[in-house]
Amino acid sequence: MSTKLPTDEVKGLLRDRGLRVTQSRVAVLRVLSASDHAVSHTELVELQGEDGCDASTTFRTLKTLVEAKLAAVVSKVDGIDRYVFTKTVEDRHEHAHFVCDTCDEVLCLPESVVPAVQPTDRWAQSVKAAQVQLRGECPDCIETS
Amino acid sequence: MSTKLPTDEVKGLLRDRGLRVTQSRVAVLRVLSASDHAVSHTELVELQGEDGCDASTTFRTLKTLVEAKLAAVVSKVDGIDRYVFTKTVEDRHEHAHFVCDTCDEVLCLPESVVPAVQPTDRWAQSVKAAQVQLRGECPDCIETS
DNA sequence: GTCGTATTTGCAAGCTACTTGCAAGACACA
DNA sequence: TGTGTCTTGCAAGTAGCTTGCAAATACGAC
Repeated sequence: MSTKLPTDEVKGLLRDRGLRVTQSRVAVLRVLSASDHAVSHTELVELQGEDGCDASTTFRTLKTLVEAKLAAVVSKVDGIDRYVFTKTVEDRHEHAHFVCDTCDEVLCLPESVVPAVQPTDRWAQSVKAAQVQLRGECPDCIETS
Repeated sequence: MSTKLPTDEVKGLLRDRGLRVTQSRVAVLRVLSASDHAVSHTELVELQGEDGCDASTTFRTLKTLVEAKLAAVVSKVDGIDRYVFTKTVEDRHEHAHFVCDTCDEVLCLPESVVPAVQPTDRWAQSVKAAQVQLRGECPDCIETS
């Protein structure tokens, strides 16, 4: 967990995208910016605690932030969307993720996992642009089992 | 959509696994055996129509069949489990699947998509055993868009 | 065939993730 | 500061899935 972005910087980011600066947006962005892994809606609400906004508002805020490209959905496993803060293009997590069936964590794979499909194949275009996700047991869980 | 397995063959498969032969199990297995793609619970209920069993029974039946290795979950995208009939080991779909964001279909990738991870990496074991899933826009949807 | 018991089923209720409608409140621009 | 538009909170609703429990069913023993 790194440190949260300063409120002023977050406000600037929102304004740059033509979005209104609201309590909910600032709070969500700051929590996302401080997290070192993909955060689910539930987690976000927990992290915000008492001062958090309504759950439906948080859902709408996340949607808005994704549309504005300030956040991205990097995982949609088991019906739970997980979000990351995307200040820069590199933050958009366009690499493979690993979902652990044991600890439920969504982890970034340490190196690019490139599906081996022939470029002539009609699938080539689809696969190239696809979000790659693997699920199984992560190294930590294998070790402790 | 291929043809359903004969009722007697399905009954035999159930008995081989020490499972009781029930209307629900026979019906679900026959529908799965006739489908050329991964079927969700909702789809199964629709395919069975009027004579289908209760939704909760169908859920329990699917779970039982997976435990008995007569079916397998090949996709868990968006919180929707999708099942295939696994008469033989090859049917277990231990290859990559592609989930189309446009048509929602879960498709088998035509050739093995092998993630490129060094065998020395601590991730090697996890990745080797993992279920690989890609999501994006399938070739058909790209063509028609 | 029929009996008894363990397994299954159907129904109802509940859970989580997420969506929607609407009135009230907050933001931003003049 | 006022005004119009956007956002929020609340409540209700949806989909996928689970659970508890009483009634129904499968199947081996007789």
